[in-house]
Amino acid sequence: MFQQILRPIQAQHTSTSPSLAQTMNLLHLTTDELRQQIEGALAQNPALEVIESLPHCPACNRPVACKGLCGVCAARQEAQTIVFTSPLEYAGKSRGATRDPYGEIEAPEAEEIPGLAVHLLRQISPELEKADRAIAAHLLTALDEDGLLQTSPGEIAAYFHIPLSRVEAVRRLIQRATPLGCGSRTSQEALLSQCEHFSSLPPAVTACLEHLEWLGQEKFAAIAQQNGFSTPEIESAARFIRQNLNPYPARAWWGQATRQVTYQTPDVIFQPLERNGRVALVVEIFLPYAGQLRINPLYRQVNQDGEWRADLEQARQLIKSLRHRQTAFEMLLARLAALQRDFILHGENHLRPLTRARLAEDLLFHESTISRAVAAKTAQLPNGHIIPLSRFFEKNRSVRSALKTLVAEETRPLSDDELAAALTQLGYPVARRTIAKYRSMEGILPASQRKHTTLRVP
DNA sequence: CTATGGCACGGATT
DNA sequence: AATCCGTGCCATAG
Repeated sequence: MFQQILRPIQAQHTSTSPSLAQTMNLLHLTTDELRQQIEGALAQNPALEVIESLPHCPACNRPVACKGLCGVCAARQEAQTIVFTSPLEYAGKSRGATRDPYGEIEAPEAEEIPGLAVHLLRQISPELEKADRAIAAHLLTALDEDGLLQTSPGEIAAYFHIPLSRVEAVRRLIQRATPLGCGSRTSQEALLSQCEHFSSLPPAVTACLEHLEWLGQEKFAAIAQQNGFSTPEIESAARFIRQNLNPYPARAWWGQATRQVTYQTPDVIFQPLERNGRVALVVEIFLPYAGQLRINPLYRQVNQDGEWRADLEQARQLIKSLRHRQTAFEMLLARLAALQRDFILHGENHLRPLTRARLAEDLLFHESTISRAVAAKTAQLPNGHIIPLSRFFEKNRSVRSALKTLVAEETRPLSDDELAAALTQLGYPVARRTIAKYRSMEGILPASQRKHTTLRVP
């Protein structure tokens, strides 16, 4: 306790971290970034201290940032939408754990979440010769966000003046680590290397992989003919590939045009909570720190002393901005949850068009405030997907999903013009050219190549 | 001739 | 001020 205040105050520390000086607006930071900032501040500013204990929800004993019931318990009582805040450490434990808000949260390991390269390196390092470390590092930094290798192994071999086989050996190691197939040069190679991990494969799989072009276009008959398989065999192989293999190893969900990587903690979690027929939406926001941040009371008493005044001011400022960030964020999410309730609970097609400006008007915030708050933050939906908050504002998303279902249910391949007409009919007036764009975004092939495969049975 | 993708422009959004 | 998005025009492929 006293060490805090007696700790020698270094003279240099007038030049405290520049980041701290401009903490007026913390809204643009993600929870993780904010945690780092706060840790920095705690280390440098003796006027700040953390009280470890947080208030607990009297009903269920979950830690909550403010007094009162936690969101889950509160939701049991009344409201439709409940926003509450819990500390990040706790968040770490609840991450990936059971979705049942009633149940106790079992805590899986709350380990740090590394980037892709680190993640891979940790796995292969036991098998890696010391001499090959540089090669591995080189390879790993050349991976793109999908986990595919951007440089050719030959170049790397030349760079290190070593035989190609050595580079390839390291590359094999990387391909065998999870996510499987990283470090491949192409999607095809990635798929093939993933195959090695299945003890038995449908026989037609390799044939399919040799004709990725056709596979993408669903020209199953063509592949069948070329390789002496029957079309159903190829179809089942294709299904197997879709379900078990991933052409972009590091991309979490493909098939959707989403590029979300799984190794991240969301800043917010949405959970539905059902109670006698009604569904309340519980919004859990994570606090960046585990305790309550406050100004060291001893400091407050001696604050007349000019020398310490700077620290004190700074600490006050930080706490104030923090509180501001927190309330603003809560208001924002409460509103957002209310407006986009259906989207959160029932998926993409229920996304309502919404602009940041409109939300700003509702909440009497400046619109740039909203922009900052939304940027770079992520939310976890009830279905487990982690999406950027900015998706709540994508006006075209519902049109796109309408388009998807339209194509899925068409009886004959519709041309873009026809699709445009159909969508206009449904209340989405869009130009023909726009359909083309959406199609490519969703990975839907042009009408001419959409052979009508009648596999809609179940 | 029809369907589609590329380029680029203007208006809205951030 | 910078960026994103829908759309029109035109070239090209089938």
